[in-house]
Amino acid sequence: MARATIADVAKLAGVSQATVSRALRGIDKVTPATRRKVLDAADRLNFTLLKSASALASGKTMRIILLSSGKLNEWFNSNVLQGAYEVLTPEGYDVSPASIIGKDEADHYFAELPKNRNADAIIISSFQLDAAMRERLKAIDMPTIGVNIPSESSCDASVGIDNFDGMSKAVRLLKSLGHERIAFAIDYIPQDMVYNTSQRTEAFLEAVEQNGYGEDGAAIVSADEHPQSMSRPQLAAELVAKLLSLPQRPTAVCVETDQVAIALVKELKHQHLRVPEDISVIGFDDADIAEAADLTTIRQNPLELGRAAARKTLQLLKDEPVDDPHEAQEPVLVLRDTTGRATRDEA
Amino acid sequence: MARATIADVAKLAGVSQATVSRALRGIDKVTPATRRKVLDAADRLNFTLLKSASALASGKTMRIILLSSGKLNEWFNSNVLQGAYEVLTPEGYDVSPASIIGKDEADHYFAELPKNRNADAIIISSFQLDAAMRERLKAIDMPTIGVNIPSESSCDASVGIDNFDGMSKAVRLLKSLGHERIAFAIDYIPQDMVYNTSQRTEAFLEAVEQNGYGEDGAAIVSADEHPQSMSRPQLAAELVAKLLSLPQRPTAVCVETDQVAIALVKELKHQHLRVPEDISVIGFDDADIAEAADLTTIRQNPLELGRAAARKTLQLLKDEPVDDPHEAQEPVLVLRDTTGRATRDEA
DNA sequence: TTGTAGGCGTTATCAC
DNA sequence: GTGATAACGCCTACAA
Repeated sequence: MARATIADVAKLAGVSQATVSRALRGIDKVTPATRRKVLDAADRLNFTLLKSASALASGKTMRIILLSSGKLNEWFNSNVLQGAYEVLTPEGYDVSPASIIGKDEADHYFAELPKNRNADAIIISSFQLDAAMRERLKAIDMPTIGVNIPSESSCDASVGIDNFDGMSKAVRLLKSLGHERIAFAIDYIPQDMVYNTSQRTEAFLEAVEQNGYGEDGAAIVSADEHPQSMSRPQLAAELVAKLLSLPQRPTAVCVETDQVAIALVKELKHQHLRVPEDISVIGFDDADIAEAADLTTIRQNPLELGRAAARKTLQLLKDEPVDDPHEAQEPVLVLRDTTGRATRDEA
Repeated sequence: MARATIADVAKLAGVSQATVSRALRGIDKVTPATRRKVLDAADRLNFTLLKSASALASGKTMRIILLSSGKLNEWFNSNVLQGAYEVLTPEGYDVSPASIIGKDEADHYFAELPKNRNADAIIISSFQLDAAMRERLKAIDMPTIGVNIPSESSCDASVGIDNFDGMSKAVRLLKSLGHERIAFAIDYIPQDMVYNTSQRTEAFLEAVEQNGYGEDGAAIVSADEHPQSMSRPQLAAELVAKLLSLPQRPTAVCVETDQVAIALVKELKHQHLRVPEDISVIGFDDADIAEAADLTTIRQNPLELGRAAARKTLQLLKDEPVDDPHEAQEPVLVLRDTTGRATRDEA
């Protein structure tokens, strides 16, 4: 049989469509008695509201777009998604994940954005927004919530990790352990699409200065320009080569992400350098793999970021005041097995 | 200004709504010239079709539900999502992820299912379907595609990994390496919700028999019933205790998943057993952490599973014949550092 | 508290 | 190839 409509329910319950609609959504004034009748009828007919029809009539899609830079199976993105899902779903919202890779796709997506009226809000995650994008974002009238994006002002609310605090903690740890020559290792950043890793270089520089490391106490080592396809081990090999050919070999290195850090550790061992005896390594993120590899790292919590972003989304949607509209998450240092005291005999 | 509608575009282009609709969707017969006019007008008005209106009128939601057992940030689930997203998005479909944890949520969801007409198809991943669920699944008239589910027949199409083949490869490896006493380690399975891990026990038993391991050549070690909250290290400790208190200590152990395998390795080392010199360990999945931890494992490819499921979904949606409706993925053995030759002096 | 009726923006079925 | 026009299923004033 064909799908039941609200009219069928109304007839069976002996009330009007309007009443059915109200009863089903649990709003408005409806007598408990009539509500029961309606609910029974709906149940008997196996009826649910058709989202598209509700959306059309009410103007609310009950959908929220989660736009991530990078693939949905990346550690960060999948955690943000789960976090957002957890808080949005109980409120009746669907979350519609979208993934954008590279500047071209981003430009395209943002150019189309203003036309779009197919969601009630949009959460954008890990984007380095340029002027054009920011303008598009302003042009749409749906609430925009940022996750780890630099230009907070282009959003109605945002959450993010404090990279500066994180890097600062890493550098202070190394200082405490007696490391006098440290470095920061980072992959080549093609188009500056991703926010975090580029900001972390800055953060390292700042931390290094604040902790009294001089010109030759701190170095930045980054990969040369290369196609996206470069394998992690290859990248690590290049970074290690640069690290070891520095005028003075550092006794500790901070790495942009856990992924790269782990590859680096492997390459270092391959070069017969002991970690952490000969050289300490600190990652960034505390992704699952960091624990598996016993990597000392700076933890950020994307799951919580997703939840927080979703909470703000809800507040925006309800026109409630957003508490702490631009919130920064404090990263925490996780000590594992890749860091140790600096060894003096190397000096 | 308010959002433009198809009527505005029609007026500006000097044609009828119907023509606009056809032109915009690139179907039907529309003169290139009029198409241009329409496209220009749409562009000038910043117009896009409203999904909910299209959906209501056409009966197609252009949405596909991806129902996963477990959280969206789990390795398997996020990869299936990415895979499905990759093939569905270019075809104009949204993927709407949903997560179900535990039997209660599953029962509830499936009970509501038949009412639902808010998607064009549903992909269900990693569910152990009981009779009631299967019935519900049949009751809905949208295409149902399974990913790693045992009762393929309840779906219109399915993809999955061949656990038996995978386990068989693991066991054969151990046999080649000269291991005469092997074991399979597995967590307690509360409600048999998740398909893979339960089937893997079976698969181990079968493989062990086929490879001539006798009664005391192979053992199953599983955790006692416990609350969901048990930590991985705790679990590993329990499993290792049972492993080491077997009548004869095995020289190799297959573990249900990489996660558990890695915890196990750590606990073994903690007990001053060398891996793989004293005992070999094989995981299952080849999740990211397996590489980070240098774990030998059986690889399955959920990304490809997601893609394949999505492709079948598309075929079902187009009423095309589905090629290989119930497809099994062949797992491959990945050799890393946690397996080695059996040492005779232990015997 | 409940009912009536108009409208939400598209698509689809006809004619032309 | 193009244009009217009737659905599509629900929400929301407004009236009762």
